[in-house]
This record gives sequence, C-alpha cells and structure tokens, in this order.
Amino acid sequence: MEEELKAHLEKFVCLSNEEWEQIVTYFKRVSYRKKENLILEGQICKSNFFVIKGILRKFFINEKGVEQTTEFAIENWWLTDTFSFLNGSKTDFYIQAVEPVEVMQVKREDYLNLLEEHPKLEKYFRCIYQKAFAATQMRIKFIYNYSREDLYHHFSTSQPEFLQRVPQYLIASYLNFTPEYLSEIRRKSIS
Amino acid sequence: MEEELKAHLEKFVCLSNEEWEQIVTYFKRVSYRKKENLILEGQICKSNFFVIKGILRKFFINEKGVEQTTEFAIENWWLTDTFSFLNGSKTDFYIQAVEPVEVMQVKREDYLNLLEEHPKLEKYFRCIYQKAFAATQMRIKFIYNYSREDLYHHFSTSQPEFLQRVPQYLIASYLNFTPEYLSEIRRKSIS
DNA sequence: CGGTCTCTTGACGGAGTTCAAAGCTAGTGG
DNA sequence: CCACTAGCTTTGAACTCCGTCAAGAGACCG
Repeated sequence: MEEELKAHLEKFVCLSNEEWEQIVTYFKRVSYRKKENLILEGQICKSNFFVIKGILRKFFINEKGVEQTTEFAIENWWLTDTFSFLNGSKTDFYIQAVEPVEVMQVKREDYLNLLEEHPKLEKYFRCIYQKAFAATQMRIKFIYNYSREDLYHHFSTSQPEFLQRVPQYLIASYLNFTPEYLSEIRRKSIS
Repeated sequence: MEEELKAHLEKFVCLSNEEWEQIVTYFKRVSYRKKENLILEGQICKSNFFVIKGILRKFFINEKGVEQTTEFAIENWWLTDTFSFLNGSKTDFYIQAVEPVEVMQVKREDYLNLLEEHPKLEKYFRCIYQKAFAATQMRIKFIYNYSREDLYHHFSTSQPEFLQRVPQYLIASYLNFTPEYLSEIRRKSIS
C-alpha cells in the first residue's frame, strides 16, 4: 500500500480521493535489497525518495578514502541529494539501503510537473523543507556545542531505534568519529 | 526602498504591482544599530528577518559560557530561529547586528496570513527553504570532510566579502574554533 | 592620550585519531 | 545444520591537532 505517503501528505494538506489518485501516478514504488545503492557518486541524483519501510543512508567518500555518512532516513522521511536533485548537477553522494527498503520515488521532472498540476503540494513541500531546515540547524548547533562523547549520548537517548537497527560503525560514521573511539565511549558508559 | 525584497520574490514568482502592494503591508521595515540584538535567548522568536542592508549573525551561549556563532546573513538572506519561529517555542539563540542593519521583518501570524492570502508565495518559500536546506547539507558535508585549517581556507576563498566585513573572532566562532587557533592558521598561510 | 576591544604568541594538556592485532558474529555454501 | 569466512567490534599504545591559559601588542574610541 502507498497509504503511508498519503497519510503523510494529509498531515499538511487536505486531499480528495480523486486528487490522491492523480498524485500517486507521479510516483513509482520500488524495493531495494540491503546494501543496494539507489544512487552513486558522479551520477545525477534524478529522484527524491520517500521511505515506506526500511532505512536508507546517504554517504560520501572523504578525502582519506573513507565512507562518511551524513544522513539516515527511516519510515516517513524523504531522502535525496537536494542540491543535485534540484539543479541536475552531479552528486558527490551515495544513497544506500541499510536494511531492505521500500520507497516511493519521484523523478525531478515529475516532481516539477506534480507541483504545477497540484499547487496544494507547494504547501506540503514548503512545510517539509521548513522542518528539515530547522532540524539541520539544530543539528549544527549540537555539533558545535557538544563533545563527541556527548553527541553519542544525545543520539543514543533521542534516537534509540537507530541503535537497534543500524550497525555501530555507521553510527560512528554519522557522528563523525572512528569506530574505535565509539567502542571506547561504550566501554566507559557500561562500567 | 523595499525593492530588494520585491526583486527577490520575483526571482521565484511573478507578481503584479497590485499583489506586491498588498504583500508589502505584511512587512515592517526596521533599522538596528551595530551590536543591537534583534532577539534574545529565552524569548519567542516572533519574526523572520530579510536583510536589505548590513550583516546579521545568529549565536548561542555554549556550555562553557562562550558565544558560538552558527549563521551569518547578508543582503538578500533570510534569518531567524526557524524552530522557534514556526512553533512559537522559546529560542536558544541571539540574533545581533554585526554592522548597522536594515531589515524587512514579518511576524509569525502575518507570515501565515500572508501565505493564506497569497498562495503564490508558498512556491517562493518552498524554493527558499529547499535552497537553504541544500546549503546546510553542503555545510555539514564540509564540516565532516575537512580539517579546521581547510575549513578556514575554503571559507576565506569562497566568501571573501565576509573576511572584509566581519571581525576575525566571529569568523573563528562561526568555524567553531578559537581566535588563537585562527591566528595560528593565518600566520602559517602568510609565511 | 588612557582604556577597552581585538589579534597574536607560546607552553602545556587532553580529546580523539591512527595503526596493528585479536575476538566476535552473521551470512553463505556445502 | 554445521563450518568457514568476511565483516564488525574491541583493545591498547603512540601520536597529533587544537583548546586552554596567560600575557603582550596593536587598534580604535571617546
């Protein structure tokens, strides 16, 4: 069922069944296996992904050649390289399934047409991006305010589901430190 | 003149003169002196600020009691604590004029009414927030990818105007390191 | 010219990385 | 259903970047 996306849209705008049936035609439902890549560095990031079930992560290869995770997306979150998606430029990122994943994906052109045909959705995406922007600002504040150790504790208490579902080395990567150091922090907090 | 704001809106949507004249009534034009605070920690951040002339910065007092700058805004940029502005919650931030500043400011309720009355502007703000979100994601990528020293060099080459207009200790604060260390980096690059 | 704000310099310490190696776990094929 | 292997996690020692502290040198303002 695509009901998850419908429910999410309806948190911000009211839709008739008829509208919904038109809207859903712009999307494609796709499954990906664990570790499968949805997009690769160097490609143009043609789609925006809405997660119905599973976990995605976005990462890039840093200057030292190490995978650096910058975002996770779970159920009811959108994920894409916004910059590449909007401008049609090449992306520096990979998007990969952490677990087996079900998504609804929209291509850039369909996204733009969808907004033309259904201006109601301008409001939906305005709200979504406002929230996403506010969240990212909060994240920068945390990064600036807290030590790595504090960031881990904050993350593990505020997002406990991730600790269950995502391997430690990816958490370390997302928090921008080494698996070795994460291991050290965990030892400290247990004893 | 408020022509700066009008020009900015028209980058994303077409407006008749009549529409513009209605829209502008939702805004208030205000001047602030150097170092004057537009909002204070603990208040509700009631307005969103569009900079016509000058520079604003947003900062918070970190756990060590030090001012930590998280954003600058120059001409044609919006600045607010998005989270507080949207939800009406108390802000953790200060917004302060780095130079004498002219802004157009909208209150939260006027912003919401404006969007009701002029749905065209949903598109404008959707685009603005999309871009802001993409920019913040790029910023996190930079923070994760580069050493402090590289961050300074990247900042100074990509935003040279800020080096001219903003004192060094604020640049250091924005890049999340100490004025002492910034001084050391500068010495290295000169010799 | 005095005083406050900004920038520089240097010595020291600690949070977090790097490297190397061993222990664990889970997925795969036989 | 077990065994093997590749990938994940832990440990510890050495090292490094960058923050802290203290003090001095400019610069800008009344």
